[in-house]
Amino acid sequence: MVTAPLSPAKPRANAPRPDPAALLAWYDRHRRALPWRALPGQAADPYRVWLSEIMLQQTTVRAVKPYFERFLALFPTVDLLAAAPAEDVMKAWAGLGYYSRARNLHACAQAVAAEHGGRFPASEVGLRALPGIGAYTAAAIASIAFDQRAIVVDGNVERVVTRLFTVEQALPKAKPLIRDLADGLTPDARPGDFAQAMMDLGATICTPKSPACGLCPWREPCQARIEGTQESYPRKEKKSGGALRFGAAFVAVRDDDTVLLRTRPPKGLLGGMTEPPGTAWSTDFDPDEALGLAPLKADWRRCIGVVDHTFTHFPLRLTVFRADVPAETPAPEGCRWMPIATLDGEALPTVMRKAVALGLGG
DNA sequence: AATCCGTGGGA
DNA sequence: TTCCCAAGGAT
Repeated sequence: MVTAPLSPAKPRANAPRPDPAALLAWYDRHRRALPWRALPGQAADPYRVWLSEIMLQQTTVRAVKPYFERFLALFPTVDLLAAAPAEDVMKAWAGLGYYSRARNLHACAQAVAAEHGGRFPASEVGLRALPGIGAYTAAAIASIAFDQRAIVVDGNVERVVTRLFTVEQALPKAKPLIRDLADGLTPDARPGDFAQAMMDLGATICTPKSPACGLCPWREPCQARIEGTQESYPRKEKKSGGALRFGAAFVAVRDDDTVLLRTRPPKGLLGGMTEPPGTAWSTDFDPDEALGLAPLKADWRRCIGVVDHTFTHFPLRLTVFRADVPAETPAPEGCRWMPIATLDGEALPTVMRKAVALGLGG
């Protein structure tokens, strides 16, 4: 708990202190039904909570739902996930993004299986030591799955808290202050429900744009609403996007209806994922010089159009070349021929799926 | 501590 | 179109 009164960025002239009980009462009436969420009064399954929390990192509920269901069907328990081949995990994750999460997910499952007897640690410290589990996720699992008081601060909580207290400091510098303010709000009872209530509030009421303040259980104590400045919080430093990079991808199609693919290096961008052979990406790449970099000698034809894709930190434009080659053509070093019919099951990230699609279509 | 790391949807 | 955003973590 907070021992000394914290000084918010602004004095709160008229706002009363937000009451956790009011939020919990709102949650009891309006909580979202989610596949990984236990029904009221029922115990949460740590495996489901963990799996969902990893998937939900920087990812929307809508995007996660089908992946969550698929993972649960494919890997019903943490032990089965631990025993599964890494390749199967990457294939199941393909399209969700942030692929280091999938590698860490697998490593975490193996650690839980081997070092914890297949049960997740119940403490924040124990959870924090596992791969892919940081401060947020450890607090979320400890509170939601094990009913322990923990300070859960995600993007939703940051938005709710900065509005409640009109925190003027910009993210990410404001994180320590936000955490202290969240600490002051977190009750001893029902910590898991409180954490989920904060996130539901942020997701459905206290939204980034056009928040539904009229429906908010904390509309009275919210300083930003009083001042009418809700949408200006949280303050953020704006970051600049990277420069456009160019590259080429080579889609070789063999007469036996297979495509040439390879696996990217385990770390870094799209680490461990599948792709057609291609060039490095750079800001000054010239597509006219790409043919010298093709993976095999063939009659390469440039496909009409390009693949445009935007990563978190830079936009990419891929020129795609296609060649049709005889069925006996051997795969170059580090590459393999894979049936077109089974491409859906490959660990192709979205950008590479686009490239292959353009190559096959053009 | 600042960067890197995906993707799809909405305004 | 362009920008921002979504239950962050690792280095």
